[in-house]
Amino acid sequence: MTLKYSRQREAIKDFLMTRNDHPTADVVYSNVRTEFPNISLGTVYRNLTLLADLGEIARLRVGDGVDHFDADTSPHYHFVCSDCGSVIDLEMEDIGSINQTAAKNFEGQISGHITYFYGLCPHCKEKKLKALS
Amino acid sequence: MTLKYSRQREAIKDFLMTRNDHPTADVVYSNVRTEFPNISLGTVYRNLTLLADLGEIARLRVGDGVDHFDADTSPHYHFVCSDCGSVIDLEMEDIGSINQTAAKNFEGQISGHITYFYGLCPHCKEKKLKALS
DNA sequence: TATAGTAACAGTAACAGTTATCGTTTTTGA
DNA sequence: TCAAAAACGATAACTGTTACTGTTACTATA
Repeated sequence: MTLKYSRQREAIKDFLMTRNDHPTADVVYSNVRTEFPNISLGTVYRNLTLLADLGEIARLRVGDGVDHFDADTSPHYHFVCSDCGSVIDLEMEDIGSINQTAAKNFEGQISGHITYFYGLCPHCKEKKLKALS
Repeated sequence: MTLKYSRQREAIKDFLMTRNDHPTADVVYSNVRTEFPNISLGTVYRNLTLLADLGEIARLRVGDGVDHFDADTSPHYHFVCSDCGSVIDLEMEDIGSINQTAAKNFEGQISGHITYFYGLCPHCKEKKLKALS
């Protein structure tokens, strides 16, 4: 099954690359529709899955029951706001050593980890501070 | 709305306490049915959510699209097998300092993190070794 | 210990996110 | 330019979960 070009797939990836807020399939859908009014939600899901399988984008599962997608496939961590649910990139030093920490008392083989941080995003933190003062 | 005792809820929690493999709602359902043949799946979900809200059990989301439940609410980390999907407790030293690491270049407030490790569980690792030899 | 108020129940419908199906359209290599 | 097949749009189906509704059972008070 050789890959075949599709304008829709290109538009989906192009859209993702303009965003750094990790949109969901639905957000991708409603935005790509401005360029392709007839595009199907199924096409969006199919291509997001395909692009993720190809490693061209990353699929993020942050526990809110909805998949998020990220055009930035470089290894980095995410923050999820407990108030507004927004997903934000974190610039932080490497913590890959936790794999070794976990492997110490484990008979299986650890090949990686998924980590995301939660709390209040800058915006919601500010809002809460104002509400208290 | 004061809490009221229910035999079904007790059975659900009792069942969870006998297991350390983090069953899903469906597994809880089929097992509690041996004691309560008429119990509804809705009752299982309602009570798992209630118990989790009360902090008596923990809800685990490990990215497989299904919620797992754990009667052990003490802080500990989990391992998810990429082959068989089993969820296993890890006994490892504290890595809570990664919260501070993440907070260094972040304007918001970090109150915690979710981490799970993945790879091959002891059983699947063994199986793979045998297949290669 | 009878009773009234209401939490919890069983059964089932509804819901959200996602995946699969199917006939049609696009892409692409010859 | 034409044929094979990948990808499409439309829509049905599926999965895990939540909400609704009339009934049951728990519990505080009399």
